[in-house]
Amino acid sequence: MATGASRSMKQTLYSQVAVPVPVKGPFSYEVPEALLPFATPGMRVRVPFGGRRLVGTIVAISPSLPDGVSDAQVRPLLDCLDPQPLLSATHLALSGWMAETTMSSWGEAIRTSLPAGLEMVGQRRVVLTPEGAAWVEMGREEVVQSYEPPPGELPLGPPRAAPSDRRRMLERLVEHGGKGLKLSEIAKYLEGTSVCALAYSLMAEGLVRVEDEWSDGIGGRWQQALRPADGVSREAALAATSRAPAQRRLVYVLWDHDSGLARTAAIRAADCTQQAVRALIEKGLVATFRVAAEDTSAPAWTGDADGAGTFDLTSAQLAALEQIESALIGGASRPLVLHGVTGSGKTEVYLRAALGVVERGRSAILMVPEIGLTPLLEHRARAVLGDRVVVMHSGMAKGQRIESWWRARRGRVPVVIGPRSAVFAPLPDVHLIVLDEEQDGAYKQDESPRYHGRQVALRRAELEGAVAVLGSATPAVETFHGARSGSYGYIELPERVASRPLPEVRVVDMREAFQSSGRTLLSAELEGAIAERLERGEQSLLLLNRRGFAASLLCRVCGERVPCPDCAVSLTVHRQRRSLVCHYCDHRQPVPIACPHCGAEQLHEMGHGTQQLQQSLEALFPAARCQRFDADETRRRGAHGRILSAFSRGELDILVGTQMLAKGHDFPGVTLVGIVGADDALGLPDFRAAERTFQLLTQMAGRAGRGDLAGTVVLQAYKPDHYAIRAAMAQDYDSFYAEEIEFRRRLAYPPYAALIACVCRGKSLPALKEEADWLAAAVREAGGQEVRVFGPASPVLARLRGFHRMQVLIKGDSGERVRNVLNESLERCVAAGRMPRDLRIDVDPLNLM
DNA sequence: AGCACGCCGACT
DNA sequence: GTCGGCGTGCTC
Repeated sequence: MATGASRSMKQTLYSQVAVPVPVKGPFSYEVPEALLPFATPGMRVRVPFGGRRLVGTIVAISPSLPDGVSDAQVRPLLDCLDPQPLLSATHLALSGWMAETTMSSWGEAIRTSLPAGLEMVGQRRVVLTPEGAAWVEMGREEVVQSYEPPPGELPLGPPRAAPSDRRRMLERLVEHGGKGLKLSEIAKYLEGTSVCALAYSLMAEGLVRVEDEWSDGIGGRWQQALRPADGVSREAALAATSRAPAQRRLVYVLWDHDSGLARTAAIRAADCTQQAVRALIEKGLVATFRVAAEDTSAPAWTGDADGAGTFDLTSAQLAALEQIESALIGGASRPLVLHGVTGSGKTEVYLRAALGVVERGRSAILMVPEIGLTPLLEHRARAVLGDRVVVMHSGMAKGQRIESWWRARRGRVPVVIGPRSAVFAPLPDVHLIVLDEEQDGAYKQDESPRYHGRQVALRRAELEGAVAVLGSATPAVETFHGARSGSYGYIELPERVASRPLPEVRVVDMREAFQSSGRTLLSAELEGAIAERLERGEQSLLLLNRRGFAASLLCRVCGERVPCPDCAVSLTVHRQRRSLVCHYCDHRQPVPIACPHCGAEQLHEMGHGTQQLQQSLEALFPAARCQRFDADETRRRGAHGRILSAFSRGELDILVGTQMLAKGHDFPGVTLVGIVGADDALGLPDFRAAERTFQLLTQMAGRAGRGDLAGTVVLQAYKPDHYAIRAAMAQDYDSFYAEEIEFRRRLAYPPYAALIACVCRGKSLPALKEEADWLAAAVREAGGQEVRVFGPASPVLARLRGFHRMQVLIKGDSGERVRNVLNESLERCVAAGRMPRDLRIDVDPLNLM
């Protein structure tokens, strides 16, 4: 049949299809005649791919095949999955851009931009319309496509005599009566045909109805509904049920909701059983129809949310809102940086801006770094926007996530809240995209495609003419650089609302603390400060960014630390479990008595973790209620929220935690924040170490004194003179930025350079080294003077989960240039048969470990 | 990523 | 004699 089509006079069309595999695409497929009306960019299609069938997306249609693809290679599309393209032109452009800039395949980019489970198409139900039934009864058959052979060629033979697929589908439906058939059931009878496209063709002719997420149902979930039968009055119905009280109750309910009510809802409202419903249907008083089961997750908004939406804005907030508004209305689509200290009321500004957007009939996306922060924002957003908000993230149940997606896609709700994936929300007319805490590393996905939510948000805003707002108390260095250079607009909220003072910050020099008293964990100053809070009944928050009891187990005879067998790191001592734990692969083993390296029995615990800090505090302050808050303590479901709310309610005096503490959540009763190892991260071999330290310290400092009480912050550091510490102490972003940007410029790091990190993995170290050598050589050859290549070198994690790793770092002055060089290098590797087997490419890496 | 094809060890 | 281990190559 494919040959018949290709030999006909008709022009064959080809589609370029992006498939969700990590191989360079897209792939070309012939468009069979039956799918011609459907084959347009953005359409989801089922395609044969090697030995399997995949759902891909048409990204282009062309009358000829691209270079290098021959007719013999191409196979036809199998089916089209939707009545219209699922992906908008913007969505296609955005995912294509993302694939290009992250060096992943377009199909993978599309896959990550859609919620999982969207391809469950078999649940859609096809129902015959009266027109369709009549069509079958009259035995009408469509005109067989008349075939005209090209001049000089013989006809291929008579047209197929078999009844056409459309007739078979319709007849099948007639046999099955009113409630129709699921596409998956139809597919069993019409094997090898494009059942989905066929159903939609019949729908276009008015012969069937398809109950799907396009027409109304959410994720294919429909339910039966009841309404008064035509021409039956309430009085007549009551008269006919005079001796059946349950049925009468149902009559009252249904005639009160005469536009229809879901069967389950009607039964609940009338407090009756299925029997009563069945009886009314049998008596012909009640008719049934099907409605979409939807909006089950939309909670009716009740109550307030800390006054969100009701505050009078401060003059700074008003000015900020005004600037955002004028960008929105003026159509100037330059991104805006909203720089506001912790507690300056940024959220209120975003929400008012979103409200304006919604009132003008357009949509907005509000992004937070982590799923865990969505409830807080949702709560406040609902106070301002009511039920015009939907949350979308991967932690939700599958059905709910799909439902939210379709609600957004169908324009039923104009505001989406979520983590980085929310940037792909299928809202029709996005006019505002807000990233809260834009500096947060969680916006970057750490698996392929390694995209940064901020970059995608900026690109989407550009494509849609929307305004991107990047909000932060400590903007990323790249972001602030953009503001300084004028690429972004800049808005500042310099003061805390309600004129709460910024906390007082003191730095303790741990070198002196050790010299004077031998203390390495808690300085006398910090201990004294905690004691004061306990006396006054106030709360303390202590940060130590390392979980476990001790960082490592050191042998005092041979000097080795007990290592992880699978990773190139030392194991952490966990006293609770009486074990050594790897924080990278979760390997566990009992604490040894003797050194596994030399056998000596002089193992010593080095470095402090949260468990040890908690133990020390309990020894010092036996009466204090002290709780730990780290990945170990919050592993159990709900523990996270339980601990935080107990602390908020004042049931705890001291909370000891890792950087998990720094995110979100206000603690009004906290008047002391202690940061035990404020400069721990400065030792990491990473160009962002100072930036991360400054951000963490500033965020933690912001946790002090948010209520009516003034706050104090105590930083313990061995390098108190480092600019990140000094700037955090002075709470002076500008001075930090001035130092940091100079460092980046001098050493040619972002934003003055673009980086790509290539990590090769392998079981055998010599083979891996050879692969990495070839890659680095290819990059050097392809790059010439344009880029600098570092490595191959062992990254900090030279071995991880049993795999050796080698890193090649490429640096150049523009992202595009570095990507081009790497692409060319990879082609050279392939040509030489030296393509690394297990290669991960990280464009703009956030860390180089 | 899958999946198929292909070439070498421990088993019904 | 086979079942199956995962190395290698390919997917329009």
